[in-house]
Order: sequence, then C-alpha cells, then structure tokens
Amino acid sequence: MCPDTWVLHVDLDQFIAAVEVARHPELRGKPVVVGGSGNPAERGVVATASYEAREFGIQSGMPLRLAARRCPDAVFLPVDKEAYEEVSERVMATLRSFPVVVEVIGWDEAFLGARTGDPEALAAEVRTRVAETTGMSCSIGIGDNKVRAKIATGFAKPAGIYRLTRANWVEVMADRPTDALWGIGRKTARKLEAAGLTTVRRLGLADPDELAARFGPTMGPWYRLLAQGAGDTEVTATPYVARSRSREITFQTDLTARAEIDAQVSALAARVAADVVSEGRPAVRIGVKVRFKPFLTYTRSLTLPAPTSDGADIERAALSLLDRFEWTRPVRLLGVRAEFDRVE
DNA sequence: TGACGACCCAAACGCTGC
DNA sequence: ATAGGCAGCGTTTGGGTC
Repeated sequence: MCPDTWVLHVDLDQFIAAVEVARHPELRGKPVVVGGSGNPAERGVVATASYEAREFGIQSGMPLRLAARRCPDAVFLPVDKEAYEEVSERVMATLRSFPVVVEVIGWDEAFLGARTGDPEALAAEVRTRVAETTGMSCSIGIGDNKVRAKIATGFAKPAGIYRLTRANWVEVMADRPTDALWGIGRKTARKLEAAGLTTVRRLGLADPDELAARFGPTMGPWYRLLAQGAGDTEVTATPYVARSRSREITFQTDLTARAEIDAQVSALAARVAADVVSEGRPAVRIGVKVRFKPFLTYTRSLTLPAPTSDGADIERAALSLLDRFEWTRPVRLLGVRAEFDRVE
C-alpha cells in the first residue's frame, strides 16, 4: 500500500439528536432523547441520546421507559426517518465534493479513501465543510485500514480528529478489553475472557488453532488478526445491493388471538412485497419471526417454489410459516422477511 | 446392499452493529 | 427492570446425492 493512501472514517456526532436540535434550537443544551413514538410510556428504545442526556446514563438501545426513569425531565421525540435521511444525503454529497472515494455505511457514517500526504489537514477541511454546509458536527478517524480508522473515531469524539495506525496501535490498544475491537461485542468478549483472553494484547498473541477450535475456522483466526490491528483497506463507492428486506413490529399490547396474528402477518407481508417490487428483483426465500412473551424469539423460513415479487405469493408463504410455531404464549413481535438471490 | 466420506444445500439461530 | 427495526455474516445441524 502506498504510504500516502489513507482511510478516513467520518462519523456525525449524536447525529439524530443533532438534527432535532438543529430544527428546534430551543433544545440546545438540554437532554434530548429520540426513539420510538416519542412517548416513553410506550414500548420502544432510544435511537440516539444527546450528550446532555448521556450524562444521566442514557444510551442508544435502551428502553424508553428506563430512559425516562433515569432522566424524567429529558425531552422525548419520535423518530423522523425522512428528516435524518435528508440531512444525511446532504452530508454525503458534501463528502463527495472532495477528491476521495466515499463508502456510505449508514445515515451518519462513511469511509473515505484518500491519497494525501497530510490526512489531518484533509480531515480538518472535511470537518469544516460539513459544518458549513450542513450545520452538523462530525468526528474523523484516520487509519491505515478501515478497522483502525473506525476505532480511531471513538477517540476523536466529539468533533475531533485522531490517527490510529500500525505505529501507535500497540501503545493505544494493547491494554484495552477485547470489546474495544470493532466486531467483538459483549457475548464474544465474555467467551474470550473464559479462555483467559482479557485484553487486545493477549488476543493478538493467542494460538490461532485454539481460537479456531473455540470460535470456528473463520472467526477464531480473524479475532487474532483483528487484535493485531489488521483490516481491509479497500474503500468502494459501489452502490449497496440488499440481500434481504424485512419488516417487523412490536405491539404495544401482546397479541393472543390467532386471527389477529394472521392479519398482522398479512399486513407485514404486503409491506415487504412492496419493498420487493421497488427492489426490482424477486424474492427467493421468505422468513417469519415471532417474539413471544417474555422475550423468546424464533424464526422460520422457506425457499419459494419459484422466485416471485407477487404480493399474494409472499403473503401465502408467510402465513404458511405460521403453522410451524407453537402458539402457547402471548406474542409481542411479528416480522416478515424476503431474501434475494446473491448477485455476484 | 450397506457403510462411509465428501460435498452441497436448506433451515435455524447466534452475534454484531447502525 | 427492559429490551425497536432493521440488516449481514458465520456456525451448526440435518438431509440428500454421488
């Protein structure tokens, strides 16, 4: 790899909350929590909490009810997808105005592939132009691969720039817990701990064969490489092609009547069918997900006799899958998924 | 005909992250 | 005490074929 080839990871600060504050300036400086219907008495989770709300221990993914208990005075707002998409589009367009390759990861994240002798200067310009054209604050990680750039962003927040490369990887990462790595979550960190691998350093020095035995032939050795800071360097602007489309809904009140369950699955299947049509490719496989009280989740799926985009076919398949569940508990969530053929 | 292994695929599910 | 709505990838298991 050329010494002047860099990966930048741009991440908007408290993005969803920032969009809400931008259009409701009176909220600036207040604890703001965006999620669900905006009513913390209802079932739903936090999509994003402002930094002020995080002071109270509120984090994304947390039930709204619990967030309200931690900070009863916080401002609770509903998720407004269109508003975030619109701002996101403007941010991505701003990023594309630089001589870089832009790989969009989500509403508030992108990798930039750049050739420059001064990545900090480039990052500073990006940050300034994003702020000027969209009003959004962002943090930027600089790395010699995607993993390091992504992790670097965490150290850059908020509104900063941080460089993490082979040169400072050990110094910065070696003594941290393994879940500081991108791709290792709570569960895997616990399993690694059980194997005596508590830190990034230990994981990086672990025996690959033993890791393969414990975590599988692909993931085991990969974890070791991850701990050494290895990662993909290729940034691509190739448009994303979906492998599946799904719709699911958590009910405010659990369902018990089979007729009601059937009706909800039909409605979800109709929405998925519309998504399949707009995707322009037929579904090859249909899946149904059921979450029973208290939080027991099961899935069932089938391969269609022939690929289809027809709503009636998709509905029929989804309804037929319902017979494969045991309906002994109240239902809190239903979901329908369509899968596409892999395109090369 | 039976046992075995290689291989592929479908199905279910776990984990991770935005 | 409570846990949304997506989505992708890997692993495991079990069946079938050669």
